[in-house]
Amino acid sequence: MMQEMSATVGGVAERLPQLELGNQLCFALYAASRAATRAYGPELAELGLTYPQYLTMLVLWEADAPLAVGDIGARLHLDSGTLTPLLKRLEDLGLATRTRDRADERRVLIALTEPGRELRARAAEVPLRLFQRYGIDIDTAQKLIRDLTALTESIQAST
Amino acid sequence: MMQEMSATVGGVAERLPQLELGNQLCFALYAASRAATRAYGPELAELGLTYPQYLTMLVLWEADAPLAVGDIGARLHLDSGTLTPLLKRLEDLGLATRTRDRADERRVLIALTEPGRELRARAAEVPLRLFQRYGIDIDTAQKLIRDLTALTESIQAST
DNA sequence: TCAAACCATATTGCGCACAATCTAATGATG
DNA sequence: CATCATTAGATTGTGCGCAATATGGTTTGA
Repeated sequence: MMQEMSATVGGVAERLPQLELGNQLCFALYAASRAATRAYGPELAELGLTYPQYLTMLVLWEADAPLAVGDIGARLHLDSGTLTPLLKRLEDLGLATRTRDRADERRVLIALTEPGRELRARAAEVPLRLFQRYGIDIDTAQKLIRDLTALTESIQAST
Repeated sequence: MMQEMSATVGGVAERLPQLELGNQLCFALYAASRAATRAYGPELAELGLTYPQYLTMLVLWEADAPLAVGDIGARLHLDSGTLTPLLKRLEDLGLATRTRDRADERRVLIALTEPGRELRARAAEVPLRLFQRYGIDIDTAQKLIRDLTALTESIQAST
C-alpha cells in the first residue's frame, strides 16, 4: 500500500487533478467569455455594433482624440489583421475616419466622427442594464476582474 | 451639499462605477479567454489540433462512446454551424468518424478512431505543462472556475 | 548617402462563432 | 393514416482572431 503510494510520487496519479484543473479553467474562461459576448449582442445590435466594435469605440471614446491602429491594438490586445477590417467597417458605418498620419506616413490615425461621438450616450446605457438583468454581485465582479487581469498578465509575461 | 448628493440618488453619478464594472468584467473575460487559448495554441499545434478541436476531443475522450453532434454541442455550448465543419476536419484528420444514426436518421454519431483514442495520451501532457509554466495558483484557479461557471450559468438562465 | 534594419499597417488564408434559413426525419394529433 | 409541429443537422453569410507574409516608411550606421 505504502509502496504503491510512493510509487506514484511524481507520477501521473496526483497530477491528474491539476491536469483537469487546467482544462476546466480554460474552458470556464472560454464559455464565460462567449456567454458574456452573447449577452451584449442584442443590446449592441440596436446600436449597429458588434462586441469587438463596441470595445474599439470604448477605447476611442475614452481617448477622445485620434489614435493610431497600434494604440487601439495595444489596449485591446488585437493586431492589425483583426483591427484593419473592423476599423474599415466602423468607417463604413460613418462612426470613424481613417487617415494617414502626415508626420509618420506609416501610421493610420483613427478619429471619431460626430455621429461616432454621439453614439456614446446611447452606449452608456448598455452595461448597467446587463449587469442588473443578470444580477451580478458587485464584490464578486470586482474580484473576478482582478483575478482575470492577473491571470492574463501572467500569461502575457511568459510569452 | 446634501441637496446635491440626494439629487444624484438614482441618477447617473453613482451608477457610473457599475457601468464601468460591466465593461471591465466583460473585457477581462474576453482578454483572459483569448490569452488562455493563445497559450494552448503552440502545444496543441504539435498534436495538429486547434483549441476548439481539442475541447471536442476532450468531450469524446471522456464519453468513450459515440456522441451525437447535439450532445457535443450541449457540453461545449456550441451549435451545428460551428460543430459540423469542425467535426468534418476531425474526420479529415482521421481522428473521428461521422455516421448517420440508423435508429434515428436525423442524428449523426461521432465516434473516435483508433488514432483519435491514441492521441489522448499525448494530449494529457498539455494542460499540466501550461499550468506550471504560467505559475497559476491552484486555489485561485479553483475559485475562478467556480465563479466563472456561476457567472456563465446566471447569464444562460436569463436568456 | 545609401543600404540594412526596423517599424506600422495591410493583405491573405484558415478556422471558429453565430444568426438565419433549409432539408429531412420523427412524433403527435385529429 | 394524413397532416402538422417538432427536432437534428447542414448550409450560408458575416465578422472576428491570428499566423504568415507583403508593402512601404523611417531610422541607423558604415
